[in-house]
Amino acid sequence: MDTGSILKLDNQLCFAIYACAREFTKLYHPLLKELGLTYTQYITLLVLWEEDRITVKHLGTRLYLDSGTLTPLLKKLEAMGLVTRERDRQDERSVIIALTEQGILLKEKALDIPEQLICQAGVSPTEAAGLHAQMTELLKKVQAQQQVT
Amino acid sequence: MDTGSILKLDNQLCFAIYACAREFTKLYHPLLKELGLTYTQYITLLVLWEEDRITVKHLGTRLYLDSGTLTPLLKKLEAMGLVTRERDRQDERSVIIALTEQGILLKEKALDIPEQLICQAGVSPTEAAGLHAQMTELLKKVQAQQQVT
DNA sequence: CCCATTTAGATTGCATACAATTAAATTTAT
DNA sequence: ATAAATTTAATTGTATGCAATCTAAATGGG
Repeated sequence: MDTGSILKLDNQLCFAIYACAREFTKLYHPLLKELGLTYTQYITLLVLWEEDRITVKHLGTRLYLDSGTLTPLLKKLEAMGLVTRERDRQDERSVIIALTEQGILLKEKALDIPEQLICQAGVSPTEAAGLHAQMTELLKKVQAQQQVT
Repeated sequence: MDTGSILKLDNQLCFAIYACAREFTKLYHPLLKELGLTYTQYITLLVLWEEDRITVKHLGTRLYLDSGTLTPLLKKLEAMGLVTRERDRQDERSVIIALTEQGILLKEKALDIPEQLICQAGVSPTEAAGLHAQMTELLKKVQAQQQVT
């Protein structure tokens, strides 16, 4: 890559990732609309369907999101009747998020989504798995650099 | 991958991409702050440094963004004195974005950024190139699916 | 025990993103 | 030519994201 092309948009890995993330989110949109969820609400529930009754802090660690994003989002999910928010008795600083009956039931409707999505994107399972491994590794690397400087 | 793990967050390619995009943007933040730019403003200028005097439509095609995002962003860049916005005389529907003298000069300060970023992320050039090619291919595929359904 | 430090959430302010709609200009079909 | 369809931006409304700050609670060293 010559010096003149360093700043070219189409040579930038970060941009490809950034644009891809948004295009993927748009692909999710019609599927999630049927469940009445946004993408961020959906991934929040993905975590809760794996491990229920967790703190906002832990949710943030899993999702790479902070309380500035999560607090309003969780209040929304609470208003929708999908989760409850309650202070931890053991540590009053923490807030514990738990699924409601309705939140648990919604999982059934969501089971088809990953399959449908991958099919729509037209990626082979092998390709998806390889890319997933690489992206996860890159994610760890980039995150590890956040506090170094 | 068994049935039970389909909905697991850490098995989702889209989430890895989405989280990676955000972590990358955070890594850019201190570097771009010195230029007084946000990431989206930065990539908009990347396009203009490649091809000046283009329409909002073309900018949107390059960046995968629509006028809902670009119009306020371009007004901001205009207020910062980096670009001008004027209707196309040949086609009054279009608005042509052009760099100002100041906008052109900013390119010099931005030249180091891609290098610094890649170094910070700790990715080898080979690895970055391979991943970039795969992500670009995936981006095209996902985008191509947007109007199919 | 007590004060300084740390930690967890909430809040504020700013900047995206994007769906949906609107308005104006251009193109197309008849 | 002219009405209908299409195209381009702008606007509106909703939902993130995140830096920076604030508050309350817990922790830890002296």
